[in-house]
Amino acid sequence: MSEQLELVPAPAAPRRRARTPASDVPLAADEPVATVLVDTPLAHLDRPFEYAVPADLAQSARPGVRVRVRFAGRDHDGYLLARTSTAEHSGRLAPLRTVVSPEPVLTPEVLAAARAVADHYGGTLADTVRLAVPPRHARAERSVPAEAEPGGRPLDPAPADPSPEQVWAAYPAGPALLRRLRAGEAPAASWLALPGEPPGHDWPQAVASALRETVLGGRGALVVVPDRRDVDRVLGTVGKAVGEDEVVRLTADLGPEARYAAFLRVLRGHASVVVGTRASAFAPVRRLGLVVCWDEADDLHQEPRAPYPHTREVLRLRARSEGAGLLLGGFTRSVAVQRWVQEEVLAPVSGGHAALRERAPRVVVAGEGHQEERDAAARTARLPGVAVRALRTGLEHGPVLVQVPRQGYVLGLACQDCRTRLRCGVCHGPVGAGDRRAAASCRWCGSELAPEHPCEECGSLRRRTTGVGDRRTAEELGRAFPGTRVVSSGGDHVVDEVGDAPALVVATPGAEPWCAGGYAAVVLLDGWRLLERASLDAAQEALRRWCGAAALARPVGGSPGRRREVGVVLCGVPPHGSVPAVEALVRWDPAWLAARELSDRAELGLPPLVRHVEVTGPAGAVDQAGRALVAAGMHLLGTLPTADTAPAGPGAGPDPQVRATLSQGEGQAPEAVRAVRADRSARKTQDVVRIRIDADSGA
DNA sequence: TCAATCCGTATC
DNA sequence: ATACGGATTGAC
Repeated sequence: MSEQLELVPAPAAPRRRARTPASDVPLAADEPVATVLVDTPLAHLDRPFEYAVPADLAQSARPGVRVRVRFAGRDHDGYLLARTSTAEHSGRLAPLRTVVSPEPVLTPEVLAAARAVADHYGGTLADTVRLAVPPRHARAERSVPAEAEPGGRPLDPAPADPSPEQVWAAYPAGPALLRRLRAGEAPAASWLALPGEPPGHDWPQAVASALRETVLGGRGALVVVPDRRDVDRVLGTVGKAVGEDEVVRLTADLGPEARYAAFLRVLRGHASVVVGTRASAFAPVRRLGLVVCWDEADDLHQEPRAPYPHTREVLRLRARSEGAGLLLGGFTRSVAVQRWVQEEVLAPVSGGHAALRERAPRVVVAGEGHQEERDAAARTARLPGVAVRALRTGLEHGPVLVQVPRQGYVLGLACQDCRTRLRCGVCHGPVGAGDRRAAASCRWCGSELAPEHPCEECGSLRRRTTGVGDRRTAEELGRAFPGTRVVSSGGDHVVDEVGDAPALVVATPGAEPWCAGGYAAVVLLDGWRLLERASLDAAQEALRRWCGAAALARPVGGSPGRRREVGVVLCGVPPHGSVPAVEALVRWDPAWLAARELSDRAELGLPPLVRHVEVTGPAGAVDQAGRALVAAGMHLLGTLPTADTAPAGPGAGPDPQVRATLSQGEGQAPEAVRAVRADRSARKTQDVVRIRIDADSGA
């Protein structure tokens, strides 16, 4: 090690070195070379570098530990990936400066997953590992007990109540799924959860049952849900199923110390089951046997930091590389998952006919079926009579839920006659208008919609312009139900749960309070507002939100008397025969809508069959990056100004913020993106553009 | 002829 | 990024 081959003639005089030469430090006798992943944001340096291991670090410098190294003249953090006896690098190796902590926080399994995720999104390994390993907290390292003995604790064999078999009995494919999880196999499934949620048979119970079988089979598991409320809801049920001590909660809102402590409990083998939000998808669960993503179509599963991975993708890659089972669940199914189902990557697990008939809520579309409400006026009334009657009747039996879409979506444009959303004539992207007077244009390529552009569905030339402001919901409801207790949930006032006492619960989508006994009626207002969002996913997302609320309705079950009284009323949409999302809700057939969407998109060459890349930032930089991607084989759909978040520093940015959308042409999207990122970081200064693959940029 | 500066490139 | 080497330019 003391001498290296010199490829160029040595300088006449030995150069004096400003810093300590490596040869001064005695090196580790065994495997004196360390491969290190240096934590740098520079994309073109996205590869491991080798360092010499000083003798005094020989023991602590083990794979997976955090280290500090000198890199490009500065100290950097990094992870030790491997120890070897000889170096690939021909030059002199700098020594490791320190081992930050002997804790091997980056396990081989997580490293492999991070690599796969980075490759999939054309991102850097360093960025991805930053998402996977929480920041160190020294006190937490001291407070968590040392490594658990490898033997593991036997799970208490007491029979679960209800048994996993009972919970999954309503799903024809359920028993096989449980058996395979117990047997250590790796089933992969798209699970369409049944609504209705009778106590003991709701989705958290189903998740808990699957986890129990996995743990009984001697393996660990991971559950990723969209938000903190869902974590709380799942945690109790899962704790009962597998033992409180086996479960750990892993969410960002714990704060640095508690979060790192929870991470260490998993890493050191004290807990075998993790329940958390998207950041927990990389948790170092030992002998990973099952990964679950609940409500996989919720965009909270989309990570907002580079390389912007989606939970369902992270879990799919992890399950594959670690041989674990994969369960992607929800009341609805995303188009991405539908594709995997059709490609037989995932097996469909859905309720049987009988269970569906029993548990699917009865959905009424306001404006149908009642003679006096067939006319257009009734359809556009915000609170139609049929909804008022359902609420009034429901309030005699318990709480009722009214879902009101939030304001402020970028509205799209729809056909006046059948209300199908209009698509761009050039690239089939979603069409929208900032306000009623603005010309309608494509959200992707910017093309203005021709005035005579006919509806693809019915050929009509008439368009529905939307954007009517309203804040009258609470007022109207208050007038309609004087003296009733009103609970409002949404925005920064989210209510977690309501009791069984009658109350009028008004909530925005996703903020519906959980109600143990189920709501006696559910009314979905202003359906058009969801349907007409200028997003590729508008129909899917509308159904997801409706189903999320409708699933909270009290099951009407076998009692024929009550069947007529209660259920779900969808308001503000055209008759369901012409709107797929409405039809899917009425029939409770989310797979049908997903399949329909997927085949539409296949025909039009849209995601997920074609990958999209979105570049945002100052116009000049975006233009440059866009051209590089085009040179790499991608197809530029268009570049648009982004109205939002114009920071416009004090005279700093003459360049307006824009967003370019590209689709995958010939080349491979991740490779093109990786190359462009590397190129930009190699010479350009601060990388202000954001490049995302597979983002639904709609709104 | 030497030093100050620019530019390109590697970063272990 | 930033540190370094080699090339370039400018003044003695």
